[in-house]
Amino acid sequence: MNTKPVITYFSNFWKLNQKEIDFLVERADLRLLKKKAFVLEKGQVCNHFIFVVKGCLKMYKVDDKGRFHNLQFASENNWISDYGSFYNDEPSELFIESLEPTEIIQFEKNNVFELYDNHVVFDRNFRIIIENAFIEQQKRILQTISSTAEERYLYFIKKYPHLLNRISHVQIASYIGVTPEFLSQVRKKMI
Amino acid sequence: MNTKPVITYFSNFWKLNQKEIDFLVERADLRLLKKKAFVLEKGQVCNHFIFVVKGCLKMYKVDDKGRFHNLQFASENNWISDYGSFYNDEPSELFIESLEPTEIIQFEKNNVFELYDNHVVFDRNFRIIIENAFIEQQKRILQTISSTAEERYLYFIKKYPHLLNRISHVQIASYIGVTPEFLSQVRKKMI
DNA sequence: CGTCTATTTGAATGTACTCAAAAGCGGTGG
DNA sequence: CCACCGCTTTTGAGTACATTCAAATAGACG
Repeated sequence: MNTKPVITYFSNFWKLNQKEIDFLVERADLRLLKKKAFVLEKGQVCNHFIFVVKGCLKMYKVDDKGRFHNLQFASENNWISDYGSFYNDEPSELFIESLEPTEIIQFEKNNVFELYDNHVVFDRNFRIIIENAFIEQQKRILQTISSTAEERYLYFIKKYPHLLNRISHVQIASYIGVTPEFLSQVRKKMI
Repeated sequence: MNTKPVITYFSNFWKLNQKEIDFLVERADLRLLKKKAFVLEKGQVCNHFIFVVKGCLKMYKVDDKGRFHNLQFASENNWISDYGSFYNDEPSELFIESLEPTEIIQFEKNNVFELYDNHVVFDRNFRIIIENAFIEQQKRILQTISSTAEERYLYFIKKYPHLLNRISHVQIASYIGVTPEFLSQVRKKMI
């Protein structure tokens, strides 16, 4: 594969020596997705860590009433994966799907464990990645249990300004936990 | 300090050699808390990782209207900390307070970093701890944005059966994101 | 231009909150 | 042992927030 982009992307975030870079690049799979392509579907075990180079993915659940609930968006330089399914080898409840044509770097499960086992730096870097994701998630929980739809929408705008004009209000509504109709009302009242 | 309990607790969960155990024990502070004692208060920087040996802590936010929102309970063998405040040296928005007389093991921030830097095993173990916490949190978010109060209460019962008779419904209501009055209604209808 | 999707609007309904008050329960001191 | 206090839990009425369903309007794209 063309290793250039991988090296470039990762050396912006992680300090790696040449040996570590080589080890990483050998295990990285570059993949191009069309719009509305699935990276993970309900029932499959999530066998990859995914890094978004360009584009945008969403991870969501479909509940028993057929409603969609967005759990996470991942755009440029974000990681996404169903960690529960990945680590416990359980069928996922979730879908991961592209909202745009998207370019990702995938790491297959065995390769992830090889990274951990061969170079300490990966244990550390993935620890830090997940710590940051955890911190963000915690803020979201607090928000969800303590704020109104309007406040959650305002927070979304503040946190994801780069997504605002790229994704539909249907997607945003599904992320903040309201219906599109109600988000429309909220937006009307805000102006 | 009396190192016995620390060693016992940790070797149940982590595989450590003698050198690592010694290193850990030297950096562990055992602390006894009365009921309603604070481990962290809003405005302070969270400078510790906390492991609960016995008892129960809650972490919560007080919003601008004076309402309480429980983010996490930590009982026997659980870790708790405001990771955002810890890693970014920011004043915390949160309180951590004991719900019972509680016995904890604290790791001061510098010591945590020493653990990471001197023994690979700690980078890995804390990675795994936070990964599991992340997975749990993710389930909670999904739940919060897709379920009714009744479903959230049932899930709480299922997930924390050991806490049910130890903490008040006020605390549970604050965790699942409803008022105590409404939780009472829900429980009435359930029977 | 037509089709598909996204967004808005409105009315009726349901879910959860607020406020006030009553009832239950456990511990403590006399 | 009982009376009282503080806290938790319940009850009810009125209100606010958010959903459902149906339909109209607007935009995007081949």
